[in-house]
Amino acid sequence: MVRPQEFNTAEVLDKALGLFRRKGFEATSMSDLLAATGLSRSSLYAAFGGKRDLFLAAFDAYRAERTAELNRNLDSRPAREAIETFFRSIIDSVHGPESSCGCMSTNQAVELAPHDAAIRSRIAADFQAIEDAFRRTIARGQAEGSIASARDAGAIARLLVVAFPGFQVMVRAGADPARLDAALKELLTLLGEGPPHPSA
Amino acid sequence: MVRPQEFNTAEVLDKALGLFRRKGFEATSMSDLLAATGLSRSSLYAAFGGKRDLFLAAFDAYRAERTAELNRNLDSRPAREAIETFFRSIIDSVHGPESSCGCMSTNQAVELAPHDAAIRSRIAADFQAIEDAFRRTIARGQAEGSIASARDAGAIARLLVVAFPGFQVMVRAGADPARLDAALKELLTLLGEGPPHPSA
DNA sequence: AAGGTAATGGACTGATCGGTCCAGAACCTA
DNA sequence: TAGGTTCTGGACCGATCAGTCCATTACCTT
Repeated sequence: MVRPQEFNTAEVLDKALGLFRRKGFEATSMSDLLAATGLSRSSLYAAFGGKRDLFLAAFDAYRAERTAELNRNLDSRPAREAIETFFRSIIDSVHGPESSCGCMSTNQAVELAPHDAAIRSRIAADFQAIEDAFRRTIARGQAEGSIASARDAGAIARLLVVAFPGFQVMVRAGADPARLDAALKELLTLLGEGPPHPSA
Repeated sequence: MVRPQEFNTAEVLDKALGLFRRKGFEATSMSDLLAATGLSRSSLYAAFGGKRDLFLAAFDAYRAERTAELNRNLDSRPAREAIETFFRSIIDSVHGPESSCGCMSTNQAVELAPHDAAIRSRIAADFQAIEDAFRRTIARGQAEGSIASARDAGAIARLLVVAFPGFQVMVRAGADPARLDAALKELLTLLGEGPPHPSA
């Protein structure tokens, strides 16, 4: 190597991700991506390949980060509180930096997954990871007592992982957070009626 | 009028809907629509306006039909069975005519709703109609005894209406029907443990 | 049967799509 | 400081996009 890159790969992927997440794959043009990342056509193509390659790179970076964050958050709190916080943060993302972009995996489950096997298998892995994390957390909660329900942890996890894209879609469509909050409260009923929080 | 149309408006809208539902708005081109409907460029533009107008017309026809079907199905069975059947038919749509296209309202909640107020308000109305139908059905079930839970019908309905796009997204992403079935079974727990079916 | 009106087929437009390519600028090595 | 290598800017490509327009065809009215 003689001349170093003038851009930071991670930053470029993050900028690209922002566009893909907000507008979707089809509605995002290479011109959009060039403008957002600031690099030139040649550099972008040389570094990442075509539009789809860039998309996959950005998506994979996002998936890795979100999966790590998921496990970190679920493991760092009492089980019941962790699950409640996980869903509540989705609802609260309405008030995010700007209008929410939703979850990339959920968005792509709708846009590209039906027509693209590579995307589909990634999304299957994502949902599986979420389900596994839920199951593990529920089992822990049952052991430590923060989750009163005696129902099978795997069965509850399978419902929660379906509820996840449900909340994501509702948020992206602009649903009223208060209503989503009510839905979440009802969902958490399944974990058992025990006093969930110090605040209660 | 001197010369009659050579095409049936409802049929054209149905063909267009099929494309929009399967591929989304952006990924569907006017050429695709012309090929699928069989009519000429002039006819299509003269009859429906531009791509977006055609989309809205097809979408509205779909919404009207699905809303009517929703109410019909929910009202024509014992409440608990009706709700279970409603969700199960989503899961079973995996084995539909060809690979499932998912629910148009859910798909568009992801693709266009965040950027298009006209779409957003339609989708809000759709979800509201679903929630209302659920609430009414749950209340009926509590009165007639097929739903054992004494929890507020509105609260349960608000959860079910969130679960709805969750199932739709999972189906569209190609999730395993058996797993979705397990999730549904867990969800129905909220309606109360009573013997739901003659088959049980 | 003739005339007028509306639907149709298809050529055409400018814009934009994703992608390629090359000349020149920038940088590290020696 | 000179040489070689890589990165960068931007012109350029064919394809396709949504949309327009007009000549022709087909039909109903009288």
